[in-house]
Amino acid sequence: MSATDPSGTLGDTAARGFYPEMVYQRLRLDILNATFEPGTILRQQELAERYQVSRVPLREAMTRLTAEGMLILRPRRGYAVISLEPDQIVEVFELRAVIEEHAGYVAARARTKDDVRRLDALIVAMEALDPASARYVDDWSSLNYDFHVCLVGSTRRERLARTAAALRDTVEPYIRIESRLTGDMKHAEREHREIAQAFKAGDATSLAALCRQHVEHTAQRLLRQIRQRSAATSPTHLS
Amino acid sequence: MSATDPSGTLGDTAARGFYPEMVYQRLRLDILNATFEPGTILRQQELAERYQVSRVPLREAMTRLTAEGMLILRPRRGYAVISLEPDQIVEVFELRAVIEEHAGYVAARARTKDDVRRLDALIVAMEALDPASARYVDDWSSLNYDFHVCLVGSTRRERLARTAAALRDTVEPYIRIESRLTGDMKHAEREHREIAQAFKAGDATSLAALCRQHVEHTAQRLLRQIRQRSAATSPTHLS
DNA sequence: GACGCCGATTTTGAATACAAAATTGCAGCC
DNA sequence: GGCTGCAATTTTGTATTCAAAATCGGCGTC
Repeated sequence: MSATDPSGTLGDTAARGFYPEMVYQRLRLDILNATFEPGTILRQQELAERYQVSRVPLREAMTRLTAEGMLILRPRRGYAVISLEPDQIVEVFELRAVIEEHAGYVAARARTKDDVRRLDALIVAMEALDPASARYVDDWSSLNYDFHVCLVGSTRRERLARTAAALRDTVEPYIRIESRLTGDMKHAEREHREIAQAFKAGDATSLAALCRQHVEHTAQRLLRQIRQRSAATSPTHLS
Repeated sequence: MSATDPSGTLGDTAARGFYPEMVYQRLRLDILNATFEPGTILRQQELAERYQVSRVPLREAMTRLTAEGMLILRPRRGYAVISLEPDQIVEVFELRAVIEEHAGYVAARARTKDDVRRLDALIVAMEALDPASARYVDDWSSLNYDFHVCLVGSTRRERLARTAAALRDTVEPYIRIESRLTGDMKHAEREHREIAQAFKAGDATSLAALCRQHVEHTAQRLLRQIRQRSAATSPTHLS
C-alpha cells in the first residue's frame, strides 16, 4: 500500500497526474481536519476551483468519499460532509473496537522490525512536539493518524487496513474538533506507549486488548466532551 | 435502509431516474453473479451500451464499486473485476468472522418481531426451492444474500451493515461460482436454521458464536473447493 | 523464429456544453 | 406579519467532445 494511496483502492501504477486521486487526497484531508465541518454542503463549482480541476474528476473523488462514508449524497441536491449523531459515533467506535482488536492481534504476529522502528519514531515525534505551538494539535493529530496507519498496516492485510481506515475517517473530524478545544493529548500518549511496548514484544493477546481499550477510551473521552459541550450550548429547557 | 440502496450510501430521497444508482445496482448484481468473472476487464463503452447510459454515470457506478472493493482501477488502463488470491479470500473471511460475530451479538438484542418473521420466511423460501431446477443455485444464492442482509439489518446499525455487505460482496462471486459446481446447499441450510433459532430466542451469545461459525464454515468449504479445483486444473509439476 | 520498433486504432481521462431539477427571491395575498 | 406561488437563478446530472495515453498489429531486424 503506497503512501499516496492509503485506502488501497487503486492498482499498482503510480498514477502521476491522475486528478481524481489527487483531489481525493486533498478533499479527504480537508474533511479530516474539519476544514469543511460536518454537515457542510459542498458546491461542486466552488470546490473544483479550489482544487483547480473541472467538476468531472472532483465528482469522482466525491463519489469515492461517499462510498467510504465521509460524504453523503442526496441526488440532485448535492454532496455534504457526513454529520453523525452521538448514537452513530458510538456505533462507529464499537465497530472500530472490534476490528482494531482483531488488527492488534494480527499485527503483533505479522509486524517487522521496520514496523517497530516506525511506530517508535512516531511516538517520539508526537512527544517531541511543543504543546504551546499553534500547530500542536494539528501536527499531533497527523502523527497520531500515521500511528494508526502504521499499526494496522503492520498486519499486511490490505482489506483490514482499508476497512479500519474508512471507519476511523468518519469520526476523525469529531476527534480533531474536540482535541482543538481541549488540547489534551496526554491520555492518548500513555496508551500509545503501552501499545508500542506490546507491539515490540509481539504479544498478540495484550496488543489486541490494548487496541480495543484505546479505541474505547478515545470514544469515552470524545463523547464526554461532546455531551458536555452540547449541554453547555443548548441551555436545555430550563433556560 | 431502503431496498434499493443496500449499501446505504445515499441520502433519504428516492432517487427516481438517478442513473448512477441504477447502474450501480445492475453492475453490482452482474459481478455478484459472476456474469463478469473475477479479473474481467470492463470496457466502458461496451458497458455503457449494456446499461443504456453514457459513460459518465457508468463511471460513477464503477468508482463506487471500486471504493467498495468489487472493482480495481488501474488509471489509464481501466477497471477490472477484483480477482482474489486464496490468501486474500482468507483475509476477507477472517474479517467477516469478526464483524458478523459482533453483528450477531447486536442483532439478537435489537431485532424486532418483524425481523424474525422475515428471516424465517427466507429460510422457508430457500428450503422450498427445487434443487433440480436450473435456476436453483442462483435463486438460492439470492435468498441467502437476503438472509444475511436481514440478519445484519436487524442490528439497526447502518455502518455495520454497510461494512459487512462490502466484505461479503467481494467474496460472493467465488461462493456462487463454487456453488454452481457443487450444487450443495444443505450444510448452509442447517446452519441457517440454528441461526434463526438463536435469533428468535434473542440469545446474543449463541447467535454471535453461530454467526462466526457460519462464516468460518463457509470459508472452509469454499477454500477446500478452490484448492481441489486448482489442484485438478494445474496438474502440478509431476505432469 | 523471436524480439523490438513504429504507426494506426482503441480506450480512457477530463473539459465543455447542455438539460433538468432545485433553490432563491420577490410579489401578491390572506 | 407570514405564507403561497411564480419567475429568475443556481446547481446538479448527463451527454458530447476532445486530448492523451495505452494497446494492437505489422514490419524489419537480428
